[in-house]
Amino acid sequence: MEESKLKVVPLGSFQRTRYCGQVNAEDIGKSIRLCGWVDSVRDLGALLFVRLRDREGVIQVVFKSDTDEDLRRRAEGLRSEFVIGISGVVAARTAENVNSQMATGEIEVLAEELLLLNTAETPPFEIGDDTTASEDLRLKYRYLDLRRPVVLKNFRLRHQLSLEVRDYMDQQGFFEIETPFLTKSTPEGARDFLVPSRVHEGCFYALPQSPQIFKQILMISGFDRYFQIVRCFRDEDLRADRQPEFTQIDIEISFPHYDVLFGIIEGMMKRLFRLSGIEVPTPFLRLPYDEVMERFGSDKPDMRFALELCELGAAFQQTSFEAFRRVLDHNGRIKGLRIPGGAQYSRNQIDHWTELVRQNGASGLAWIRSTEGGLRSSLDKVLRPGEAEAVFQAAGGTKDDLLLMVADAKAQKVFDCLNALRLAVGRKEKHAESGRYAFLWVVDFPMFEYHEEDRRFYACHHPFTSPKDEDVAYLTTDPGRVKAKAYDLVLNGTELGGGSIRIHDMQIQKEVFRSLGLTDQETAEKFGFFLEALRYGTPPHGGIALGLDRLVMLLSGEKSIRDVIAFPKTARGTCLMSDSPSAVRDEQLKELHIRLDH
RNA sequence: GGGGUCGUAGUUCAGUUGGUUAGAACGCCGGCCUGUCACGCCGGAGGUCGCGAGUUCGAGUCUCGUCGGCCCCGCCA
Repeated sequence: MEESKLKVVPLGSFQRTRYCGQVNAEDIGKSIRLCGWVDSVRDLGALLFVRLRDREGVIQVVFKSDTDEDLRRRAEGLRSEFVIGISGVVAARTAENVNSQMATGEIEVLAEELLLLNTAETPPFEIGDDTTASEDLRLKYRYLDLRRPVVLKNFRLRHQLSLEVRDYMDQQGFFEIETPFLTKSTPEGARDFLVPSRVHEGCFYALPQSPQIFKQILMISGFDRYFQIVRCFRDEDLRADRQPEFTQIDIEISFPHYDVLFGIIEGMMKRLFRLSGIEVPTPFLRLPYDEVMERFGSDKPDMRFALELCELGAAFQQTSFEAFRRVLDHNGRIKGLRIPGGAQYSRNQIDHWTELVRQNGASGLAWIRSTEGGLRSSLDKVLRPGEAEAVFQAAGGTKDDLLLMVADAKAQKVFDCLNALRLAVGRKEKHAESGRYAFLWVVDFPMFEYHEEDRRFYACHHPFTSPKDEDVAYLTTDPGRVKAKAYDLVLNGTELGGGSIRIHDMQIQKEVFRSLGLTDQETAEKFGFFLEALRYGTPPHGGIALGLDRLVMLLSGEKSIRDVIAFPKTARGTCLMSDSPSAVRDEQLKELHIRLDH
């Protein structure tokens, strides 16, 4: 029976006429040809069903003994993930055989010809939306993982978003310009990935952390409006929303105005979200940095819920409670988080929250709870009569509320703790449900941040960020109080992007470098070409960069950007599929003038 | 660099106080089956318990080290 053996054949002139997922009831009676992967085989004997899968969907193909016994027998040789071509006729299923779970469930294809184009090993995990395989296994066999429709759909969305960005930016008058990947290492900022030069012994290129300087130079060139969907590289430790290489929608405009720039971004978000059927109201809320820190304890607050921090320093001003007394004496802060109706939370729950704030560096978590018999507090033994009532009132506490309090000499620690609590409570009370999108512009960031260890200031954004006009005078006298024309776009507690109006005045740029403690010689070495460019008629300019991976992640409801990057790295920066990074041959190192230290 | 958590069949997991031959489900292989769609029924194969030491008469189980996945802190202009 040579005929009935299933053997791999060349594709030859066979061409599909359709994608599996695009066949529908209108095609009933038509002859079609399909190509795809065997999703599953259900062999009932004289009747055999194959689920055939391609990029666009799945369809059922039927092989019957009483139609073509030889063909049906050959189909018995089919296994999962074999690659096949099918010719057949589209047929309606009888009413009782309709599968309402399937997009193509009303129809099936009666096979007339079967081409085995390739066989496949049994995959290490089942390829389906409900696979139970662990993430490391999926990453090792990423090509199989990407066959799963739920995974694929993220990349379809990502493609559509990129396309929409390009179309929108074109309409807004932007040019997409490519900038170098082999570029110059610059001080400050993240750690650079370095690329050794073969031609120039001992010299290195750096992969760009962002195209920052190049896009500013394009403004000096008069390009007026630039954008790029561009890969960026930062050699820092990874997180669920951080990869060593990631993609930004990078934007720069000349003669910028907040309203113009923000309007461009808001318009873009409107269009991108519309692709997913989501209407985004604009303009987005704008709040200054100082205010969001005081109200939410974070510079990227999740605005889907209204819980806010309250100020308790004044209410504890006269306290005799030693720990709080000390904090106030050292110019520290005492702030609280009032949870309406939170009195019902158990001691056990509060213990969990105490652990949470300890992890964030606080020495403890104090609380006041409203009960039937009056207020109860963790500080009952140490507060003066009436003090708890006064504090609770200062927090706006009413019946059945719970007030959580953190005190520390360092304001940042208080903010960190209460932000962590706020997010934990928000999650617990399901305020942050999916399907809701709350945008926020955080503006007026501080210009500099003091680094205790290095005993110097660092730029909060980057050293080309313009100070606010009214703060220029403090650049050299009191850098800590200078606010910058810098802003972040925050969505649901994730920093989606950030940018600034840049410095176009050489004099101010020099003062900023001086505030950062950089000598003229250092700045000349590192930024010389850029500083020179600034002299040749630099227009006022500014821009922003948005994280495309994070945007796709939020829109697809994924918890990690790994799910929206085709070939992502693990938490330790390796690729489980290609096994990179890896050692290289000695000759390669020699050519690069590199000797290893082992 | 630090903290947490996980690692047992191809996969996901169970495995009691340290004790006989390490189990289940799914998958895989073979057989039967004309309407399946998580097909069903019968049978079968499949294990370096991540790796290495140690304790013990005896280790999947206890100890130490190490490697790897994930989450968090630091870091990320």
